[in-house]
Amino acid sequence: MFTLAEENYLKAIYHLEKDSKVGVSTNAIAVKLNTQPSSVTDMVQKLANKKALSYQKYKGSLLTKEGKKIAANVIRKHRLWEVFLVEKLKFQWDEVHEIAEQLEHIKSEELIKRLDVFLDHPDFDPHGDPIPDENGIIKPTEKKLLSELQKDQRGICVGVKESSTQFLQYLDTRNIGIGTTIKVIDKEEFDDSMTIQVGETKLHITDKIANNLYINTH
Amino acid sequence: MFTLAEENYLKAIYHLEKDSKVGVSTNAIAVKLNTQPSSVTDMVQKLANKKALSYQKYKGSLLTKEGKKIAANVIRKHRLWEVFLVEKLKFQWDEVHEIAEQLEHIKSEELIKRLDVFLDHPDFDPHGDPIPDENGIIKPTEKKLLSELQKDQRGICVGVKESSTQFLQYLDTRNIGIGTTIKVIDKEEFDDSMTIQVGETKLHITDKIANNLYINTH
DNA sequence: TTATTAATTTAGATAAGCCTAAAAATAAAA
DNA sequence: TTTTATTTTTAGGCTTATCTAAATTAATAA
Repeated sequence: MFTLAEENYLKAIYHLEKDSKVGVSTNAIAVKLNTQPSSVTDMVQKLANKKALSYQKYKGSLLTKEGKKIAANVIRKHRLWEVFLVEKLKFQWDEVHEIAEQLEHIKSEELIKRLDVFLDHPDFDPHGDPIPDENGIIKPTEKKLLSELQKDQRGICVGVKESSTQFLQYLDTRNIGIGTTIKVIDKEEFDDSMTIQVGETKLHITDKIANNLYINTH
Repeated sequence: MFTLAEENYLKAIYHLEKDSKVGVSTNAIAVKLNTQPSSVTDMVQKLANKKALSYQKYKGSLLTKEGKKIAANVIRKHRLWEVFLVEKLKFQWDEVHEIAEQLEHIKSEELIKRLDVFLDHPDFDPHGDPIPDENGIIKPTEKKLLSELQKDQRGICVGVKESSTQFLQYLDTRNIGIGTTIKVIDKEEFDDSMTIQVGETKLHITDKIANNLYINTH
């Protein structure tokens, strides 16, 4: 069993490993977690004893398979709760992080299993980040322009290419934002326009729109 | 702000106060929380400093208005989460306590406000216990036989008078159990039978059934 | 009313998770 | 390559929430 503090360290290191193949530095962890480097040294030594990571003095830390699994599971819980908060409780996508930081530490496998079912097995959280599966596997995602999607393909909006006020307003009035799931209903070869599904409503959009929306897909 | 441990002490004392108008004994708290009396002494002294309770050496503890409010709020969160777990995630009513013990300490007023709305302002938890309102007020409840309810009145099933296997099976096949909300749709003067609503379905029951079900109402 | 028992408090320790300050090791610059 | 700067670790403390053991107070029984 891992404590709340330990889980937070594992999660931080998991995120930091992505940007570097070498050991994650003690300082980097301290910055990420807003603690002192000396506190980090203490903790990584403890986590090394618990076989959650490998640590060599002055060489940094790297998660073990076990450590990665635990971290991915915490991230899974975090992101599932974020989906719950936005989809069910109608929070804005930028209001949920702090609450999910707490909820991610609730201990019950069964709870998360059922939450996942309740939310209909979402693939992405409201920020467009992928949700690891029960084994901690994150399906590789591709960031594409909406225009590159095929018919019947779906993905989640993760950003815009052009960010003019006009364009953002266009999206706003149509309830498209970060985290919105978009499905391609139909594509028109002739003018590259497409019909998409956003929530319950269908929408016809021009190629200009489709060329300026970034979509995450599996 | 109160820590998780402090909240648990306040909750325990809140429950213990009910059964005694005098100060709650240190030992009673220790038993309830499964700790040593010496630990309790430490904690109640700390909580007395924080004005959450009044404490006199060897005389026990009594919650202040402030302490009661905090305790009631924790209980409110606990019971709302229990409703969520049973109604939305389809847990059994007897599986949810442990998880709710964790969820009750999540800190966010807004979260609970929205959860309450999402659950449609439930009055009782799945065990039939009343849910305090935002101010910590518990509306006084009455335990009646179902047969005593008026037309259009609703309540929650909290127990049975007769507990024969036959009767319990009758209830089971009709999805009536502890925590089930029951609404009286119609009463027939002639034979004292009634039509009730259980979930989505309407049901016609005889006076014998109505005379053996205990219902909590406001 | 005194002796005994039970409840409660105090004193001193421990583990987790953090801190500051000083020492040691590594990396960067001259 | 030596010096300087940066990073990391060690050492020693602090707080929270526990514990055990001993001391004290209150309650009960003789």
